[in-house]
Amino acid sequence: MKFDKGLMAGSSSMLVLSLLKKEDMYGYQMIEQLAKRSGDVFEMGEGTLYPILHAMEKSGYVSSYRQAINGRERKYYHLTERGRKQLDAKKEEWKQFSKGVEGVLSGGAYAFA
Amino acid sequence: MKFDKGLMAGSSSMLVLSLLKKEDMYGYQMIEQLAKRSGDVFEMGEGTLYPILHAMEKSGYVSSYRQAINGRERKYYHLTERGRKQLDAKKEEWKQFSKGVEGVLSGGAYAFA
DNA sequence: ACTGATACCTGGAGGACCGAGGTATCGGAA
DNA sequence: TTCCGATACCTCGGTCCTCCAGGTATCAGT
Repeated sequence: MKFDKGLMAGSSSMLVLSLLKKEDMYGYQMIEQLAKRSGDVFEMGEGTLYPILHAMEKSGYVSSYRQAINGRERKYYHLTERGRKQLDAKKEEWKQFSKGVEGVLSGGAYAFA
Repeated sequence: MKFDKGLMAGSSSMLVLSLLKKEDMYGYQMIEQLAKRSGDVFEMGEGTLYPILHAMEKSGYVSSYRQAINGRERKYYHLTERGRKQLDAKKEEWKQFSKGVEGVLSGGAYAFA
């Protein structure tokens, strides 16, 4: 399944942070996991992911460390406390946003509690 | 409420099409309606809306006609058959996408039927 | 020795939004 | 009367994000 790339915008970083909540991961692995956990709906390109990771590290949402496995070096990313808070904020934002979309799609009949 | 503008991307045109489903509207009115129907969640700027409308007209999703009310001229937009189909497609895309996001956020536990 | 998978990275093109600015009319207030 | 805010349309430029294509290197299997 392929999406209007626009939909991805604004959600990618949240999705990446979400992946790191349970365990440290390296880039290549994240792409696989994103596809798997979304039911093969998300196919994030490397050219999208790596810049995001670098930006998030600069912002202090994740930290990284290198680890060699069988001579193949992987760069693992770890969710920081600051990143966890950012994830919570993004999730809340997403909830509000998708609620708003439902509201408009349903013709405004949606009741906001 | 203000959002990471990225979230809006990819959904704006769907939201606009959705507004026109029930009745013809003019630009200024759409901005008001979007805010109202979303529970004051969406505040679309004019600089965002007008280019979208022009592009959608060029694509044949909407048609327009001018009508003067009290000397103030309004440009009304009407959803075409082609636009209605596009709306249905976009809605389906949105459903799949938000499902995917939920799947990732919940750690992959989401069951895809 | 070669190829494909793993694993990282960057650069440039293209697309989408937003803020700021511009034009014009109307109604109400000073 | 004059001015200002609301209504109503539009465009331009900056910024941000995604994607494609390309580059590097190691490892496993043929």
